[in-house]
Amino acid sequence: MTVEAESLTATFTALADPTRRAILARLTRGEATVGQLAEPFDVSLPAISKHVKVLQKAGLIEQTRRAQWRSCRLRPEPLRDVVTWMEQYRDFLGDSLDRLDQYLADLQKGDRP
Amino acid sequence: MTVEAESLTATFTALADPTRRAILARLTRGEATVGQLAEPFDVSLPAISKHVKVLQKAGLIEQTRRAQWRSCRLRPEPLRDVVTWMEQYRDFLGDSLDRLDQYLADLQKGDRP
DNA sequence: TTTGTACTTTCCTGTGTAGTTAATTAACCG
DNA sequence: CGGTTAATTAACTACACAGGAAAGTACAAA
Repeated sequence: MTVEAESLTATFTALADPTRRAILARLTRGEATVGQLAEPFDVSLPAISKHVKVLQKAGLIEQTRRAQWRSCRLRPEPLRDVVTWMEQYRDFLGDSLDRLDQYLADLQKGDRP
Repeated sequence: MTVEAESLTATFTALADPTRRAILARLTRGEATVGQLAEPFDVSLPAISKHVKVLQKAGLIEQTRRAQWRSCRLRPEPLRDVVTWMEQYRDFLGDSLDRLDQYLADLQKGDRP
């Protein structure tokens, strides 16, 4: 398997869990510690810690240590890789996806926010 | 979990396997029987049959029976749901993703190819 | 009606993963 | 230092899943 394919596997595996998707959604509202991430869920802290690890391995989040807190932050690359992967279904999903094409072209030009 | 979230879980689970992603990619080049799908892979037919079943449950493919052959065809909805889910990361992935917004708006209007 | 073709299902094995509690590490604070 | 807080690691259970071999199903053709 190619490198990209392996990372896609890790990304989709990470996204396949509802708790992990909820963690990602939470992180769009800003950084959070593992404890803060765990709060809304009815599972133990170790369980969340493991989810965070899976997300980290997939490159979807980045953890920085500040004192005894681990602050988690979203990383965009794997989601962009998913968009890139979806590219091959452009014709299939419809011509409107050409707009996604344009988006990807902009990305390649380094046209970032 | 909501219905959409459950179907997203099934979709991402299906996409998390490289063999299944390869099967989907093959199907962009047209319909194929299970036997034809199995050909490029170094695994048994029952293994492929099970992969097909997972893809089917996720709604990513549709099987129609013709004599003793099962012809498989791609279904677009789950991939569109993934695009919709990615929507929430628009700000995060960059303003260029506004174009994806437009694509989704078109979809809602029933503006299909 | 037997034989062959195209799968699918069943049963089994090994491996991965989600969850738990309890123990451990790491850093800060009095 | 000792205690507290934040999070990870360890050890375990339960279950899902990828794979194979072998048996079963469904249709076609001789």
